[in-house]
Amino acid sequence: MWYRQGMRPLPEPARESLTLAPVLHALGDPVRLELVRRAWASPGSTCSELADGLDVPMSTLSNHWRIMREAGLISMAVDGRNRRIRPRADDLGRRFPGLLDPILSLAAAEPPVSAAS
Amino acid sequence: MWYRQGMRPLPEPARESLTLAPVLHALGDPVRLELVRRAWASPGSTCSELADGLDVPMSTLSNHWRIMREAGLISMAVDGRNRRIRPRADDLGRRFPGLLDPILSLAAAEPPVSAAS
DNA sequence: ACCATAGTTCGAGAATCCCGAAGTGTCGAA
DNA sequence: TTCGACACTTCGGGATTCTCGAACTATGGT
Repeated sequence: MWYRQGMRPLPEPARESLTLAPVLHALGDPVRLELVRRAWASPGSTCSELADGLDVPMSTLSNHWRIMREAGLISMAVDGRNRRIRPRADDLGRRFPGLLDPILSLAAAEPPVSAAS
Repeated sequence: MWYRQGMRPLPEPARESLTLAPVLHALGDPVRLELVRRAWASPGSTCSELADGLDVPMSTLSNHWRIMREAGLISMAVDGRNRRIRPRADDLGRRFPGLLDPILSLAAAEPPVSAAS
């Protein structure tokens, strides 16, 4: 099983209730696109691990995570004082087959949104 | 050639300057997603032909067309009193190979955004 | 108990979106 | 050649959303 003992999952929409437009909206921001890319590359990371090097304040990031969670892109679970981010790869692959792979590989090929100096 | 005699194309970004996030942002709205779907299904249609049955005011539609044009999804050309919409399928296919086909087929499978009664 | 960590929530200003009203350019008829 | 209709675009103001600093919450470590 995925969640460690004591990890409290945050509420998220069910797979069958996901719709396409919110998913694309969530991906249609450079910061979120990069965060999603990293979340897929490093599943189970914490918020701050995934946001490392991005020059974006934490309160803004918190809103980005919410948008991605409400769109159904990611799961979040409270783990101690961290939140662990898990890509909802399985749900998305079933609900929207073929959607994410090209987006993620194209995102990986683009210049990253920004890095700390 | 595509443009009829006397058709004045509107300015649009060059293929190589297109980036992923604005494209996904343009697709991340239910009305625009439906318009893009129709534009691909019926290339060369006018604005009002593509928007037929959508309960959205024309000034709002005009903004949607601008967002899609600036993202690089569509070309527009003045043809008499109409604007003809052409999907930039070739440019997008070269710049973002594999991106649009799954999105468009998934959009076609979803319940449409709305229809006039 | 106390403090540090990891994030969330709140609130206000900025940016964006929505849509009615007015404007622009073109066509067809008189 | 003027007039009106048509197919949009632009303008402007209200509504929504986004951004981010400040304050708050919850947990872990000492």
